[in-house]
Amino acid sequence: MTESSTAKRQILVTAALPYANGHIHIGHLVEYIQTDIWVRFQKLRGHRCIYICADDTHGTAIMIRARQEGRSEEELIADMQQAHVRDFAGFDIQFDNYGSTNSPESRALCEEIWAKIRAAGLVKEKDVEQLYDPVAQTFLADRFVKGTCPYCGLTNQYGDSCDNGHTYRPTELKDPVSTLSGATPEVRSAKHLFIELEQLHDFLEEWTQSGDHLQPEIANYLKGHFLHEPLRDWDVSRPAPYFGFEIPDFPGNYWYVWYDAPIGYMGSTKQWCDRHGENFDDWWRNPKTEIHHFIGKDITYFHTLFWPGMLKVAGFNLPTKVHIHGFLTVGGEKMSKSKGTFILASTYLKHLDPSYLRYYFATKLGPRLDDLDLEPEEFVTKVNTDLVGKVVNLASRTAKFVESTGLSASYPDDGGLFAYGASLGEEIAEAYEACDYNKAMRLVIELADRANPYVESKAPWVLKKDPSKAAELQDVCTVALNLFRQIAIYLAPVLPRLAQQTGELLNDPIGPGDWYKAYTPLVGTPVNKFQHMMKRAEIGQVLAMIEDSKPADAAAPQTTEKAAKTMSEENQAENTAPEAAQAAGGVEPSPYNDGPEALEKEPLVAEHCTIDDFLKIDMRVARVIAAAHVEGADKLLQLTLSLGGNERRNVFAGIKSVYKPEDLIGQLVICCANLAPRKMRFGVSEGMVLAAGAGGQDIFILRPDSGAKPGMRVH
RNA sequence: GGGGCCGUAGCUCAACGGUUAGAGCAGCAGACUCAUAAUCUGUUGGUUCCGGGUUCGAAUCCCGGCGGCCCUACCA
Repeated sequence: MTESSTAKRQILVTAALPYANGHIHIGHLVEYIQTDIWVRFQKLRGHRCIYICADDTHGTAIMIRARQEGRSEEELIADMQQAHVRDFAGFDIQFDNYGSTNSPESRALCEEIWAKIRAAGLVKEKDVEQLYDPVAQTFLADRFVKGTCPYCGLTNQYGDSCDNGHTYRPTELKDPVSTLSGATPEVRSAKHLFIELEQLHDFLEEWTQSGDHLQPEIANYLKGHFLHEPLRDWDVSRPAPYFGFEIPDFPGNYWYVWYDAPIGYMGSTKQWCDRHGENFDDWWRNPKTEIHHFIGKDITYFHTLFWPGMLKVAGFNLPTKVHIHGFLTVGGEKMSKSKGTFILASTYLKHLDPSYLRYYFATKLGPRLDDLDLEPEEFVTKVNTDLVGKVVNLASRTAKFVESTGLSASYPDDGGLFAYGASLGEEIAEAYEACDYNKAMRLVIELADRANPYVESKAPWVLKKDPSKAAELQDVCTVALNLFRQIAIYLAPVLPRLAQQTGELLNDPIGPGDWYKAYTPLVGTPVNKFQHMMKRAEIGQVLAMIEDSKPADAAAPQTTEKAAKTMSEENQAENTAPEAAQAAGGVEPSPYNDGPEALEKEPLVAEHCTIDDFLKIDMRVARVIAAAHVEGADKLLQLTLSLGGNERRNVFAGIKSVYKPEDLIGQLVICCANLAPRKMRFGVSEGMVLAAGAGGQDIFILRPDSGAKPGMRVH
């Protein structure tokens, strides 16, 4: 066993805390598997490394759910934690401690850090207006209020946005009703505590932009989105009732869930330390300890600004690195409950081997934060070809020939195959270290691609028939099994079960620190009877899993796909104009002396479109039945178009520079009625009013000749 | 509109600025029968999105287009 030349590192690793309000699904698993692989890799290399996680238990959502289920929050989160732990274990995700943010350890740390933040003068008090339910006696989060959208009048809408995509504050909602009690909420003002993050601006600028703490695109993102201007104050308190920790020096108020969630990393570490007789400060206040957070891109903000800020002020270690990954898509699309691609961890386990998913994710994960796609066909092919066909096959085709003899006493000449595999070890290790699992998997599979031809060329099944070649047979199998073992060690972070089985087969376990066993062949040990290590995956199992994930009431209300956003409304109008002009225009010499200026401004460059293309655009006569200025917008008018009957379209048009609302009301226009709805700053625009001109003062709305009726199609 | 990432074989992806751009899968033609219809050999397939530039040399660096994805938004 050669020892690593690099010094032993001490590494604390966390994955984001799953919320105690829902079950683990395969999207979550990207992160926990990615992190688990990294931790197992570090352990295999002989470093001291602990994997810390916990349930995120606080907040209004938990409180409400507990009330609805008629039990205490503590019962609810205990049950959910049990389910989470079971799901993770099913995927061989091995935490060193799995705690809860609702623990005494967490509370103590929240208080300790809070005192430091107070002492640093970062806390200030401000009034905040919120809706309050006088019956349920609680402030209402956006999702617990329903009412009428102040923009489009749609009823029965949530407090933050309506189904038409208008966004607003809950206090703007008309006829608001609490979903908890049915009472009419009142607007109440309450004092909240804020952390003045701006005081830490220089520190955060320095920390995010230097060193290797963040992926470069994240550092750029933070600079462009937040650090270019003063950082906003962060509201960290919530008035009672709230499920969380009461703020000691602000009675009746609780820390907001995102204040105590990351502290949960520490609380969970503390539990681990107490169980193992370790010193907490050795992990969180020791500059020699590395701290690595693995998170999804959705919570970047909290982990790269608030959290380092809190740690800095409180005098703890700063994160060595925040590793941020993208989201999971299935078959190229967002996970969807109605399509059965919103797959729970527990559902997966009913149908498929967790090793498949661990390996498949590994082949898809790189160091960047691209989304990764689960493609069922590819999933099955990869698992079967790589793992069963190439890797496991090495053992299954040779092990039984040496069951009686064991491995040769000295390692035979293999033409340099094992040495080559050993020489790749550090490169594979670097790929793991950099979270470039995709590359690591490629390198490992290449080894299997070299090993199988070796077996083929030596044909042990032929040697077996000739008793005089028994020694050669043993040598060939010794080589094959050593090449297999080398691969199994390299794959151990991804496939711990395979490593375990390999250890049992060859009577030499693969455990922490054993990476370097891949550099020295194993000889002279007995070989146990070969047992199947991994079954082939069947596409039918995957399809059954997807079917099983569809909602039981599968009349399948099609989830509305988000419209692909491309260009702004204004720009779309510009870009479509030449097409419209071309469709309508002739080429005959004109007696009207029209100049070429318009064409020069917008040349005829659009490609030909087919009649089918043209027919895709459903243009209709429409009547403007309402028109209004949009508050805060200086180019847009909001129009309500009637296509006759009850058919309406809400359209934002960039025509304010030329038209006044009162000029338009009652007028007929032409609109594109099947333009994909597009979410804008002020709401969803559901169509487009056709107009000529390049914009600015050059805007001329198209109007049908008299006699046209709303709803008529334009051909 | 602004910002970011990306564009290489039918698909998934490789390729420190340096041979003739490579693998796997799929396809085609064979071989083998130890192994879970596994494996092996051979083979088809490329204007590296387009156009310029820098360089002895560009898939790679720079500029400009086009296309895709993501973020953000009449606030960068």
